[in-house]
Amino acid sequence: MFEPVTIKDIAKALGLSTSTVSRALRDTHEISVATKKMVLDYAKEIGYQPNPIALSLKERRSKSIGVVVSEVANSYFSQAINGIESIAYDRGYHVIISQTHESYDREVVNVQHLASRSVDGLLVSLSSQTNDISHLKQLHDKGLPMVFFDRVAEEINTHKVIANNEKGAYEATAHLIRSGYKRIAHLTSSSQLSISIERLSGYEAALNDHGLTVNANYIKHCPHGGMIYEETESKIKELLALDEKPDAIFVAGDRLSTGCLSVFKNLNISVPGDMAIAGFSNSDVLDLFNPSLTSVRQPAFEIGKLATQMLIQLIEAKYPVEEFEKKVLDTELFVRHA
Amino acid sequence: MFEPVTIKDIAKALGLSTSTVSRALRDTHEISVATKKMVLDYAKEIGYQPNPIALSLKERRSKSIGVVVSEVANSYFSQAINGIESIAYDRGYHVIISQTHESYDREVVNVQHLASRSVDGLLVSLSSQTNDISHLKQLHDKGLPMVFFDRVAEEINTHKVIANNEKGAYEATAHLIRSGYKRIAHLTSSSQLSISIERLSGYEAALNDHGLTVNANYIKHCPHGGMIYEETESKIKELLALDEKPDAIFVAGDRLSTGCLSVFKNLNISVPGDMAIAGFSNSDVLDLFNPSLTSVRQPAFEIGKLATQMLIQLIEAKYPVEEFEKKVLDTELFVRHA
DNA sequence: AACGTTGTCGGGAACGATTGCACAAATTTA
DNA sequence: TAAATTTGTGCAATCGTTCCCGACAACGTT
Repeated sequence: MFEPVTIKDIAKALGLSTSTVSRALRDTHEISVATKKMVLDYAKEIGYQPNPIALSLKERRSKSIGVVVSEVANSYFSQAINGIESIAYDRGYHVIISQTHESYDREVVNVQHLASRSVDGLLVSLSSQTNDISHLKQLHDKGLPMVFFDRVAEEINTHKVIANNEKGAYEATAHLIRSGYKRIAHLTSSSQLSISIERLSGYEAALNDHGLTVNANYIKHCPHGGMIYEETESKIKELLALDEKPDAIFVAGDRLSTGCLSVFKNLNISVPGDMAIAGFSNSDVLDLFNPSLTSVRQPAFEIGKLATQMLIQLIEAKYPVEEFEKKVLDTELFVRHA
Repeated sequence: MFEPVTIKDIAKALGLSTSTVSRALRDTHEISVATKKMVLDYAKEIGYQPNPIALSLKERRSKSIGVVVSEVANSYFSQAINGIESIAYDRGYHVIISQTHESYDREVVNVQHLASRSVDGLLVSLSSQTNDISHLKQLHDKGLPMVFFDRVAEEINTHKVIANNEKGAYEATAHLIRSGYKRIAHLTSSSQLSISIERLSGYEAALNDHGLTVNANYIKHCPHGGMIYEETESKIKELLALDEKPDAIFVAGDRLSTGCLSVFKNLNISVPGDMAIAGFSNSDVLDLFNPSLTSVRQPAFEIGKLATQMLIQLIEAKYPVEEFEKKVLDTELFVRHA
């Protein structure tokens, strides 16, 4: 069943050699127009489709790029993926998506799998549990083109595309301060993630610039980045148990923001009455949330596009690229129920 | 750059033939333990990774399955994809996801692309704009294993996995009726989609069973399935312009449900005060919606798992399978702000 | 008439891995 | 001791495609 027609079948049927058929199909100049037409017509008639597997073997490239994200069920990533695809398909590249579900082990497995499937390059956003990046460094050292986006590994010298996390965090925190809140906590993902570091930095800068002090007790990390409800809940309860209970929280992640709202709803704590919240999120239904969430939105689609353009540039570079750049795109602050 | 080590390199380095190395790596009994150990050790030392492309060419299968959905940024599909992956990876299959964005043209392109990339089988949920399924029928006739889920093509004789859409729709509509609403409209996707037909049927059955008549003016189709805000808005305005304005709407899709809430919010129409809504949705943050939405939830993860199991069974079948089945899984009704 | 061009085309190796067959050496059996 | 069998390994074909070399016409040039 399912016998695809090959170049050999055409050659045999037409009494030609495979080389001639191949050349005719690729429209080489050294084939007569008559032969060319004959081959093309017959190929179309029997529905010839070139076998990309054979091509990949010969050319040693698969015309596909691997994407490593934590979850596709995350507005930020699904929008970034749309950006990635918009460029990739135009340039003739196939996109293979893999999810880490914020697990380091799954990240390692997925990366190995993609590499062994001969992807021509990798677009990576690290899992929240990833500390050791040797699985990526090893491939990068071997020459596999790689571009990081969102959660980047500073130790690997390659292109990076990120949002201006520090500025976004600054603006969100400053907004809370301007709204009159003084005890602003910070709920974030794993401490080693680049986005966590940058957002924490923006949060601290905003506090400092407005004459508020940074309270270490107000900063809580959720290593699973909001994937586990109980984790988020327990961190929030820790905040609520403090003597000087915070009156607002700046949340540093999409899943974390919605998780946060869920927790407060379940604890019957009124937002923003008892506790104000502002957070990073790319969800497009935030307006429907009760209460709606003041959010920092990242240009996810654009980030995906840019990262892909840079990756393809690396892949198709004639000579090894030595100069790498980090692109930083501005976020947008959406103030809701001001 | 990036020169992967092949079986030949091992053979040359060890003074063996490629066949011996190949057999040693696959742990055949006809290779002496000494040679086997030597090969294995050396392979590990230089980090040998078998080339799956070469394998695919020889075995004429890629150990990968293609998935065709409308959007990954849709809770139902992202959950289904998680179900698909959970089975596929266990069975050694790679998952390639493609999005149609509810466009027929993109569906055709994606399906062709997947087929030419030699996927071993296809998991398909049709786009809302798909009427003609000859692009799939042709591949199916050629012998490409295929399983439909969610939005199925009845004309193609193969396995299908769906939710009990009719029952789910019946329950949601009946719930609205029991809550006292009498003029219940129905907002749904393209009329030709299997899910639209089934949900419409459940809606009508609920009305009939409760002594209400079906009003054709109350049934509105959005061919883009909620992807285009203006389309949803105009359909809702049509409903609002009716002499006997509906007092409730049963919505038949995820994007459509949230789109619906957005429209009412923008029109300053109170839900459920002025208009009650119940709809299909798999979002896990529905509790945070304002107002929260009574929803019909599909077992998306389970549907993905089942469809994948059935597809792999088709792929690995020794003899052509002639008997196909349609699995129907129950939905769950979540009543909110009753 | 001998030679160089040009235009068309075929042969065969290569990409990396598997596998049926052949064949030598080692071992067992008659 | 000769024959038969087992054991371990190599050769070569194969998957579908491209591409480097040549082959061999039909020309035009000296």
